[in-house]
Amino acid sequence: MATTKKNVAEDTSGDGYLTHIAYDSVVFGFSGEKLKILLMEYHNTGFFALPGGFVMQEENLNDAVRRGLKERTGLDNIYLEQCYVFGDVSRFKPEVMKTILYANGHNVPDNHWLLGRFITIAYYALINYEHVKPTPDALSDSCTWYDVDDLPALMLDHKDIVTKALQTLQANLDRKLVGMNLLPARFTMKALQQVYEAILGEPIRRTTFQRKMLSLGILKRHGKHFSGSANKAPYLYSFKK
Amino acid sequence: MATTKKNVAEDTSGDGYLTHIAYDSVVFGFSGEKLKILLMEYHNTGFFALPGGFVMQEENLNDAVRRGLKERTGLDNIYLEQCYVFGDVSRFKPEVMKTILYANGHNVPDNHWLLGRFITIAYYALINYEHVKPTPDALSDSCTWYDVDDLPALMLDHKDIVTKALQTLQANLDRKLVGMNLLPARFTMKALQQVYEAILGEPIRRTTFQRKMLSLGILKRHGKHFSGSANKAPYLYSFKK
DNA sequence: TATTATTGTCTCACTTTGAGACAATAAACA
DNA sequence: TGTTTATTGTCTCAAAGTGAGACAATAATA
Repeated sequence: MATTKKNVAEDTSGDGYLTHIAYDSVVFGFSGEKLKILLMEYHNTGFFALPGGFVMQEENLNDAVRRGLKERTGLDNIYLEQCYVFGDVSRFKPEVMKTILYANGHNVPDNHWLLGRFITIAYYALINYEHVKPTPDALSDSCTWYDVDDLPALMLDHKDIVTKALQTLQANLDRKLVGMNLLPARFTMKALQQVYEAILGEPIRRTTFQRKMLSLGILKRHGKHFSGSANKAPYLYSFKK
Repeated sequence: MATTKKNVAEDTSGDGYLTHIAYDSVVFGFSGEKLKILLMEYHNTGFFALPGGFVMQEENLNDAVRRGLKERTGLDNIYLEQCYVFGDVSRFKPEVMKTILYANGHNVPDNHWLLGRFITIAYYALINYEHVKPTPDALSDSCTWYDVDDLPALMLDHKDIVTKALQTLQANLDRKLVGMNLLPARFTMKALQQVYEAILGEPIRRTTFQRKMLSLGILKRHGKHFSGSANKAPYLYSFKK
């Protein structure tokens, strides 16, 4: 069946990728009380960009994004959500891609598929910061964490994509179990609160937050966590399975 | 500047459209206490489908959707939201498009761009039922309203798209002013409640709903509406500008 | 042993919501 | 003209949820 389809309308112009379609992912992690995202820096260009990529002809869109995340973070089974499709003509800037390719020693003809117009499907991912080994790809010098409220200038409309991802995450905060994906298996109530505060960008009342979380009945309480600081030790919690 | 770009990476394989990219729109209307959507029926095939289309090379994605809606409904300035991108390989069924084209007298080669794999960006739109003149396109016999909970079998994964659109609409119900787009300029509190009930698919307590809506301070009260029925006449409301 | 910074829980006022009661009223009917 | 009926607008009362703070418990330090 796959063979039949392969012979129908095969598009050889994209090296096995779907032309005009890209994805970009905003990978959120949490560390040191701050919300962070992964950024790539392309060789010899000074361009910072979100980790993104293209979809292969025989590959599901969501799988393409997971493949890209696997390469950059080493993680499988990442929590992933679509957030928006950026499809304006104004994002068509072939010079940018040309510069990146040229800086990497690739000289492609002007009608190359990578220099065409792309719409990009933006995703956000939530991952456990400590489990990640950020890994640059062939075109990049680095893949590094940046504070979400202290980002360098980003390529193209990637700043808009980050903003949209953060807005979507905020809007989903009360409907999805966000902490589960950003925190280690066991965590203190304070850490959970800090995740919420980092996402919302504003402080939350401690007692109200604690009461609310406990009343949801989704947390399991474990032993205490002795940090060494001179005060009452907090309990550790995990999410109920 | 546009001319410069035009000469770069021009893709002549899609008759001026971006290959691999489609959109489908779930157009919601409200009439007779029911939530309805627009469906097209393709000539000589028995296929029912959502109104969809393709993106031109020099056109914004969102504008392409508005163009399609304008053609099918005659309306400008439609309330529109993205809801999801369907990008699985399993939706690649070139026979379906081939059948539709063949039934319309178009015989295209197997490598034609329309027979390639597409991802589709799903949108939902909210419109005032009474303002619409549903208009079929060149490939369709009809463009007609159907009860959202009494739909015919739909082509491809269009049933999934409708489900996703409805879920998204439900999730947005408390954050966006949905009634404003589905109702006429002036409406009764009962009509507004019926919109909410139709979207949520469950009854709402009348007194609580009325209290809530009034307390939001977004409604302006006008004169009474005398329907001719033997009971107290309700006020008419409009949304404050 | 006293001190200090945090944590877990409780209280109290205030707001929101669920559920129902009830009077007002537009047209139909006797 | 007065009565009936279905619906509408508003009110009440209890239950649940939230904001803001008080306070005792406690892990390490002085």
